[in-house]
Amino acid sequence: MNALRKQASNLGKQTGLKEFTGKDRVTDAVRALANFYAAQLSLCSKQIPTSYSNARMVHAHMIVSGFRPKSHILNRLMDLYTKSSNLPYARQLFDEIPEPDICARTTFITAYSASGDLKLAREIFNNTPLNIRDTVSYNAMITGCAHNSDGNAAFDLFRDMKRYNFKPDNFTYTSMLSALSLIADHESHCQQLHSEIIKSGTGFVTSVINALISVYIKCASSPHVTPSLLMDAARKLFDEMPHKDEVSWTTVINGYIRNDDLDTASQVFDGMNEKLVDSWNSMISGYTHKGLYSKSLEMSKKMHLLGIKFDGFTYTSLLSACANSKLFLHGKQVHAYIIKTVINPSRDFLFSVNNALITLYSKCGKTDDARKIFDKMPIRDIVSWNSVLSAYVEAIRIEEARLFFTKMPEKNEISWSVMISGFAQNGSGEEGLKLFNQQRSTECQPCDYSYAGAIRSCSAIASLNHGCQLHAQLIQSGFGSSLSASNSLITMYARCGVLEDSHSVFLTMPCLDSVSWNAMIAAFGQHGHGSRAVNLYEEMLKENIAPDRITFLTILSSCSHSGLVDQGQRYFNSMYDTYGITPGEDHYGRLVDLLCRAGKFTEAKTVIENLPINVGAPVWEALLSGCVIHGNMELGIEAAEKLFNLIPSHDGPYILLSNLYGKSGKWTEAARVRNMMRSRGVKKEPACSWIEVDNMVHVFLVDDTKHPEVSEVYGYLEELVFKMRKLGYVPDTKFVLHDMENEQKEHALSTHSEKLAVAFGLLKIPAGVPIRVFKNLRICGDCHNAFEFMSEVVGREIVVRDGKRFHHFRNGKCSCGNYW
DNA sequence: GTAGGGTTAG
Repeated sequence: MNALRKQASNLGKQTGLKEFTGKDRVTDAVRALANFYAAQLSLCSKQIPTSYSNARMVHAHMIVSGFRPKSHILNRLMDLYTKSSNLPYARQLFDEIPEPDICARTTFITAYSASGDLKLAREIFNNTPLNIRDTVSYNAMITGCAHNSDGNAAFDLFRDMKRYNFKPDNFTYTSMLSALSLIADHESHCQQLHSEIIKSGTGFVTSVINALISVYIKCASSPHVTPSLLMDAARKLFDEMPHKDEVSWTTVINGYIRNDDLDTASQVFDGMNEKLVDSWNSMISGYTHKGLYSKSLEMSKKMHLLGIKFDGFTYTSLLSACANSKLFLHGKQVHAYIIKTVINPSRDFLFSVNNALITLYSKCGKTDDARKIFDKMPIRDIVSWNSVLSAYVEAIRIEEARLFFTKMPEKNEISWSVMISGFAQNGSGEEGLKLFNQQRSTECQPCDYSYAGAIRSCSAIASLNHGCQLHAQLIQSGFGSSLSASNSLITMYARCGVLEDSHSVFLTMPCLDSVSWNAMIAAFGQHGHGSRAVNLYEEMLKENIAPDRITFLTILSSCSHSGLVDQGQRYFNSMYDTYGITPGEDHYGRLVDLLCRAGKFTEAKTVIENLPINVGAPVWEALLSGCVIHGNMELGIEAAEKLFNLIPSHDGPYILLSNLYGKSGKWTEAARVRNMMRSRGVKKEPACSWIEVDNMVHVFLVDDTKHPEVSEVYGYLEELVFKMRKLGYVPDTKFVLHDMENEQKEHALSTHSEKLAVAFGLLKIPAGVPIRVFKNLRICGDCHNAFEFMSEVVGREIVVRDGKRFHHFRNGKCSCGNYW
């Protein structure tokens, strides 16, 4: 005791606090010490960057001084440890208490389950002798189970406590009601619990009614009930409540928002006499959630004008609205305001608001700024990590994403799915599938988003085999009706050439979103089924699904590839006039493509001259490829020059321009362009390309035999020429080889390209086995003709992948109709 | 020492 008194006195001298000095009575010294520690710990919770290590020091100090903390000190320490993810220290803290009373136990049960370690919480609870248990500790344990999604355990505990004669109280019932939605057949259990509550006499307690309302609203979202009936039941409870508190109001408001009834939500909100932050937050987050971003900004402005102080939830929802609507400047203003006004934010606040800031910067394309926010955060949670990961993925900085992913201290299903999708989006299908398999060997099993990523990986490499397997596994895992996975299946089947399978996925989906419609329209378009694409688009409009930017890109391509010029133009005009979407350079590119393919160069030029934005690469590229199709030399050269400046490292413009020259028989110029491409070090130069003019097939090769791809092609070519001649195909065709090293040198040798040759090789596949050609080279007009010819000669269907597009050749005709 | 609503990552 003397030591303790000395301790307090020393601390007093050190800190200069009077209350620690000159006290004679031991109890005062103990109390003073307790106060000192409490003050120190509350200081820790304000010093964000070092809170945990300081807490640790204070804790160590207590141990050395022999001080036995009471529950309020314990709570502060627990709070610091659990919030800084230092559960082991919390555990140590608990173990240091010689005989923890029921209050200490309850504190720890609550803390452990709040930090997600239900097992530890349960261990403490189970080790608590029955004679010291009470209703409160049962309540804490039940809440823990409910928060960690173990509804059945909560019900077991509930039965248990009644068996041992612990009387459930209003806390018990509120927790039980929140556990209700986690168990099967919760509608009938709800009835049972409701009557039990009434019998128990807690039926008039506000918190219990709040929980009941919440349960009825949750039930209203179940697929097999009539939502309006349950919403009415919830509303009746609400209307008849003797005393409504903040939670009652927000529960009902959020309930209406959840059931897409924003008008009623807003009416309830307006009916509130005193609107506090929470109810404003409900409205703001509701509008943000439903995509009505301008409404949430409007709400926040009103709130600000009324002088209601924003809290963490307000900022988070508001920033999310800015991020989703790409209102970067507004978001930045909010950020500045936070920096200016928030002096002493709690840690929870820092997590969510900073995470929302990361997302704001990331979605507005400021990836490095997003990373800076992350780096500045004193402590981060899994959401912070995932936000930065998806920032890299969204910016297609896949190597940084990969590195970041490996550095993550923990990964959840979102981390995995983001990384898998990142690979798929980057075209690294093999890597995506590899990672998916890796995830399967972890404890964190794939969710439907991971499946969607893996399926998209299959699309990237056109692997129908893996795609089908994943489809089967998806159904097995119970994710068969997942929206995102089904959407990716539509695209996967279409890109792998089986349009009808893609269509049947679309037709059997329980619900569709705009992505589903876009994917199916694109599938039809890519297969050359322009009219089916257009019909589906019209159907989408009839279903009152608003088309978005992607829809327009898709439908414009479909029209372009099927020669539906007028219709395409009409759709383009409706984009802004009817739907208020400002066309981007991609959309103008599609419009120019639509016109040029149809040979309408005058109209295309008019469009370009009157463009409200800078004429970008997509527009010039569309113009150039149109010029190649129609042999428009003058315009083509102009477009190519622009492209060389805009995208100097791309090979496309060079190849298109040399083909354009070749089409007019200007072989010297054609070869010059190819040499130019090489001397500028443009990558992806193909080993071989070709063009046919007046029964003459001109083949360009990188060099004669040095390139492995070329020598392989030669073999096919010789065989192909021989067979084709034998079959009587274009007997007058002369074959001219343009060697890059010695231009104009003629070889009476070869015919079409590698793709054609490979296709021919595949024709050796036995009858009955479908022929599919997966090559990532663009198909050209003459190649197309040859495939048509071959399908007739061999009497079989040949499916050829052309980038994202598929051609089905059958009986001398192609599914794409008048594509070429 | 225990509760009910509202947040951020795909």
